[in-house]
Amino acid sequence: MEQLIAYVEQFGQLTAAQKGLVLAGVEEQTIPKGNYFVESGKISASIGFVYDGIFRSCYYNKQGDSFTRYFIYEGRFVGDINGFLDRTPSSEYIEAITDAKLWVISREYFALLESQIPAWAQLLARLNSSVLENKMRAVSNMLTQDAQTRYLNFLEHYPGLANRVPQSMLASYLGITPSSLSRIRKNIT
Amino acid sequence: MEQLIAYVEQFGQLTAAQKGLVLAGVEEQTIPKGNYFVESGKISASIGFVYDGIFRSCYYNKQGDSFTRYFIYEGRFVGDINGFLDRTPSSEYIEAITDAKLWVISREYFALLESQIPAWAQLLARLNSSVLENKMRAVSNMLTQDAQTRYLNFLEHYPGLANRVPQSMLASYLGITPSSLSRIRKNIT
DNA sequence: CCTTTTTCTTGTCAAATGGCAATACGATTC
DNA sequence: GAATCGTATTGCCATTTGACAAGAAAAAGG
Repeated sequence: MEQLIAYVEQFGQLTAAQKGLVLAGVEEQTIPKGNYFVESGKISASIGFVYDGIFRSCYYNKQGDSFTRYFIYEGRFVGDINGFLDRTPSSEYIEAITDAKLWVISREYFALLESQIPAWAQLLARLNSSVLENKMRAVSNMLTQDAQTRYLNFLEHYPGLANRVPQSMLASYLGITPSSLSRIRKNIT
Repeated sequence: MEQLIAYVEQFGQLTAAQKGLVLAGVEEQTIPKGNYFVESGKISASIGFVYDGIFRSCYYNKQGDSFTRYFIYEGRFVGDINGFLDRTPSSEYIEAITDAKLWVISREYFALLESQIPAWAQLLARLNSSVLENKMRAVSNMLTQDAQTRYLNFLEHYPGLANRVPQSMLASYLGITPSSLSRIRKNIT
């Protein structure tokens, strides 16, 4: 679980006691492939830190087609942080696309951390906005690139991930059709 | 300045005294068209609330071409909130694309607000992450739409804005060339 | 091991978009 | 009002990408 602490500490220092407090509230959870950790319309009761497996954040159109907004892999937080904190329903789905294992923290324990660790709320705000800003920049950059460039950047930015996610999901993340992705892959080999 | 207060109060209630305190720290600033409110590499000393004019957040590639990430218009905050709070340099530019008028609050006064208004930091965190999430969702949706759909959605979502920004900037926001935008406009008239 | 199902690849064609250059339009300046 | 400058439009053609359908490969299930 040092990964979790190391990740959190990118956004603010914690004392040894505080780290212990955080870890004391962590519980393990397993999610089978195809299940959701967050569902649109529901209020999240916990957020998780992925230590094995891959998730994706996605949405559906009226025809039921799904589109991937981003992937969440080992060493990252997964969940609807804002809805989790404010008890508001999520507007998106987060789906396990492999069997996955998480360390989760409940909302109740989060409240405890907030009361015991003065800098906790600020740390979390920083973490959250850093993550959101990076996602936003990544997608925004993609908009001005052609499909092959987007794919190459994905390979570079997330080494190994392309081989662990279904190509249809990667395609919808890149904003192209599975056929196009297949042709691009063929091309650059 | 009631707009500013009304906007802020979407993310948390303030007492009359607290509103007064916020307003007491506001100063007016004018930025001529073509100038920057935020520059990449520099640390912002203030954030602003636009009450007249339009800004855009943009970045440049090695060839010097500029790309628009989003527009900021009347009734919205403008600035590099995270860099502003943490004294870290911005990674993007924010340019006035018309003559613009702002109400700005300095970092020093922000610190005062934080100390005087217990919920200020939380309110700000909510505001920030709501804004970021919306931007992120907007761009992410665009990635799976064709150019015309993106333009129509823009018209619907930001009525009137299309006529107030140069088409080259709107085109780069939409991820298309100015020629394509011109053809789309011709088509749907 | 074979069947079934899902995912991925490939072919063909049409549609969308970009690149480039010429022209038209509009605003400014003199 | 003429000249100038920046911006927007348009034409032409090449390229990219999508749609659809068929086939191949891989995974899942008995």
